[in-house]
This record gives sequence, structure tokens and C-alpha cells, in this order.
Amino acid sequence: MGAIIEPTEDTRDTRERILDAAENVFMACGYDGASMRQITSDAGVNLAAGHYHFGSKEDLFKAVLYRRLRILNQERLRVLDELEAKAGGTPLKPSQIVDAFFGTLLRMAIAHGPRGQTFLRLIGRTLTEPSEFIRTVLSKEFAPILERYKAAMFRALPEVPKEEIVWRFHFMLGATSYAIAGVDTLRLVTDWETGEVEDDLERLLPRLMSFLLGGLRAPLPATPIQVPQPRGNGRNRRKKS
Amino acid sequence: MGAIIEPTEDTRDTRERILDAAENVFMACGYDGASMRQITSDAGVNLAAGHYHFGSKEDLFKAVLYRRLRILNQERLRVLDELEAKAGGTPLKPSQIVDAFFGTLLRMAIAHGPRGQTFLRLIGRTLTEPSEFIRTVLSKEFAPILERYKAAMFRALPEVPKEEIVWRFHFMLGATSYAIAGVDTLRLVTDWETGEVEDDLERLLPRLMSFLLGGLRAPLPATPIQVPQPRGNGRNRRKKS
DNA sequence: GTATGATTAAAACGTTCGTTTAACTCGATC
DNA sequence: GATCGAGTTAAACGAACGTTTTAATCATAC
Repeated sequence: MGAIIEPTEDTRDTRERILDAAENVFMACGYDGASMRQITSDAGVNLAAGHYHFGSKEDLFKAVLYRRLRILNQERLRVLDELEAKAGGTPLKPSQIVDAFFGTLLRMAIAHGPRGQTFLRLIGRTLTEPSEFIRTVLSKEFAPILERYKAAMFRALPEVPKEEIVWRFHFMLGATSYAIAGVDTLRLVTDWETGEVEDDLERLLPRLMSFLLGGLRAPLPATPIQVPQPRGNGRNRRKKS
Repeated sequence: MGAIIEPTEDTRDTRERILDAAENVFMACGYDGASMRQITSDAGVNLAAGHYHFGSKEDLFKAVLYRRLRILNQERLRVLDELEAKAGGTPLKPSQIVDAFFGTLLRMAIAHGPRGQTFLRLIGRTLTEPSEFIRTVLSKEFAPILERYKAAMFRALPEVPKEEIVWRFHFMLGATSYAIAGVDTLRLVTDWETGEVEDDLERLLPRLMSFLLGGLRAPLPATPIQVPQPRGNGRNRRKKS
């Protein structure tokens, strides 16, 4: 403190102001529903400033995604690296991998406060938008991460067919994205007895983790045509009831 | 057959042609991304026909949702009624309830062919669109169904806190919606070894059901601050590892 | 002070959107 | 065969959109 001016709403960089406003509007309205006019208006800057700093609406959307996604996925890689280093050559436990991927996501969102949660919901929405350029963005940013985590999961569950693991990872992604993105939707549908969203986000982590691990460890479905399995297929297949 | 003309693309009702085209476009582009011009053009009808038959874009979207959602949810109620009638007064098994809700969804989608799958993905997308009028539509259509299923679930799992059940139902909804809506998104991200979508939809059901039930039955998370429970609070609270 | 490069501001461009209007077609009804 | 109403068509409306242009502003270096 002293001579340095605090980054208040009025002194923050125009670029960041636009990014923050865009994050909000894109989350609330979706990519197509958001307009540059509303974004720049919310940010308190001129309409042309958006194009001056980011070029186009598409590039602004990319910038919004990249800003936090890059940090998140770097952290995801770092945590996985650290776990694997500690484990030496032995495979990780599935719970460790799940926590490294989904736990990191939620912990970072919590750490970033309301903005983190906004971004969380934006991601949840974005993953269901099949627009061409959005898929390209997601593909480029997620592909290396998912490859690493897939590999770790294959090593952790050698007796489970890879196809099943991939599907279950997909299910876990869905449960997580949706749990965050759709909170208000379903809150409106049914008057369930959940508290405030802010409180919930911290309680959500253990809840979600339990669910994800339960699903991941569930007995494999009785496949009508079983993919030829080399060996050792009969383990960890019992459920409790 | 004979004098009756088959409902081909050219003889079907204008209304239905518009509904089908709208279903496709809304699924592919989202509500905001879709335009009346593209919908009516795909349907091979005049632009004004859309407004003549449905009034507005909003009402067209509602009509698209209602057309199948009504049937789906009626069937969901019917199945649940039938199960509870068979069970007499005893609570249902959780697996029965999950299958009645999510299994009915997937089976109906399979039964309706490609159109069923399109609708499935449309629903998956729609549930993450927090637009005001969409939430109203979903609320009105889903509220009674969810109340019935929630009640059945509470009866089936009397020892589990209701809050946890609701959350896990939420997670299950997410895993399901996303598993369908996001298939292509993630197929692009990672080159996982899944076959064709059409084949997958039938294999998806047992896979998804295993995952959902595994998550539903997972040990409850170790809650740091337990909500005051009237009685019988000490059971099934252990995590397994 | 003046020149310079980066940023902001206001205004307009062309396009596309949802929606409406008005004319038109056509089969059924009397 | 004139009437009428439901359905269809072409054309246009005003608004909102992304984007561009042009001028004004500002700090900084000479």
C-alpha cells in the first residue's frame, strides 16, 4: 500500500474489465445470446474498445476461456506430475486421479471467489455448445490434459476395459459440469433444501467426489457381447447391496 | 397401405415439418443461435408459416420441447405408478427408480430413432441454458415429475439424508444429460475408441445405469458440519478408504 | 511545445434478426 | 359461382447485431 493504487473497479485495466464483464455475460446468456454492446456496457468502456483489444467477439470469447483455463490445466498437470513422482513407478489410486482432475477444478473455483464460480458455470455451459470454433478451442486446450489423465486412469485400473474407463470419465465430467452449471435451473424446478450457493460450493466437493468415485468403481455392466479381455477380469466387481 | 398416402417429407403437415426442422436447428445451434429463417428454410416452408402456426420463436421452442417431453414424462409417471402398484406398500429399490427415470428416457430415445436422439441432445443442451423463459418451461414440465421421484427415492433410502439424495439425483441428471449432449464435443477432444453413435446409444444404457447406481450408492461423504438430524444419524457414514 | 504512438470515443456501415402486413391461393359451403 | 376462412407467399419493417471508420484524447519522448 502507499503510492500504489488498488485495482478498484475504475482503475483496473480496460482489458481486464472487458474480460470480467464478458465472463459474466457469456455465462448468463451463452455465446450467441451475449452481445458486445452489453459486455462493453457492463464493463463501463466504449463499444469499440472490445474490438480494439480483442479483435472480434470470437477472439474475446477465446480470451475469456483461455485466461483461466490455462492456469487450471497447468495446475492439473502439475498435481498429476507430483502424484506420479511421489508414487514412483506404481500406479496411482483412482481416487487420487479423480481428485487431481475434478478436485483441482473445484478448489480453484473456490479459491477465486465469485469470479471462480462464474467461470465454472461458463465452462459447464460451453462444453455443451457444439459450435464449430468453440469445439476447436476446447479441443486444443483439453486434448493434452485428457490424454495424460486417461493414461493415468488406464494404469490405475488395468483390469477395466479402456472403453469403459473413457465412458466413465465422460460421465464424471458430465456430473461435474452440470452440477455447477445447472444449479439454478434445478433449484427453480424443485424446491430442494440446499442452502446458499457459496456455502454449497465448499460442501459440493466431498459430495461430488463421493458420487464420482462411486460411479467410477461401480460394477461393470453385464455386456451382452464382451470385448475379448486378456485376463484378470473378475476383480473389484462386487457392490455392497 | 393403398389409398392412404405415406407421410413422406413432402406430404407431412406443415406444422410437423417445422417442428422437426426446429428440433434439429435448435439442437445444433442452441436457442439464440437458431434463426426462424433457417428453420423454415430447412422445413421447406415460407418464413411466415413459422409465425402463423406458432406465433413466435419462443412459442415454437416451447412446442418443440413439449411435443416429446409431455409423452416422456407421462411415461415416466406411468412406469413409476406401475412399479409402486406392484410393490404394494413396500419401498422400491433405488435401481428401479433410477431405471424408471433415466432408463425410460434412453429407451424412448432409442425407440424414436434418430429423431429421438436429436431430442435427447436438445434436452441436454437446454438444461444448461439459464434463459428466463426456458427455465419457466422446464420448471412447469418437470416439477411434478421430480416431486414424485424425489418422494420415491426418499422412501427407498430412508437412512440417507434427503439433501444428499437430491444432490445425487442432480449429479445423475448431469451425467446423463451431458453424456448425450456432449458426445461429439468430447469425441473431438480425445480420440477415444467408441464406435458409432447409433450403436453406442443402446450400449449406453447399461453403462450409464451402472455408473449412476454406483454413484447413488456410494458411501456418504464425511461431512465436517452435520446438519442436525432428528434421529438415527450415525449410520452409513463411513468412507471406505 | 511539439511530434508520436497507444488508447478511447462517437458515429456510421451493412447485415441479419424476429415479426408483421397485405396480397394471394384454394378447397369447402351455401 | 360467389363467399368465406384457413393456409401460404412475397415483401417489408424496425431493431439489434458485429464490425469499421474517423476523429479526439492522452501520456510520453524529444
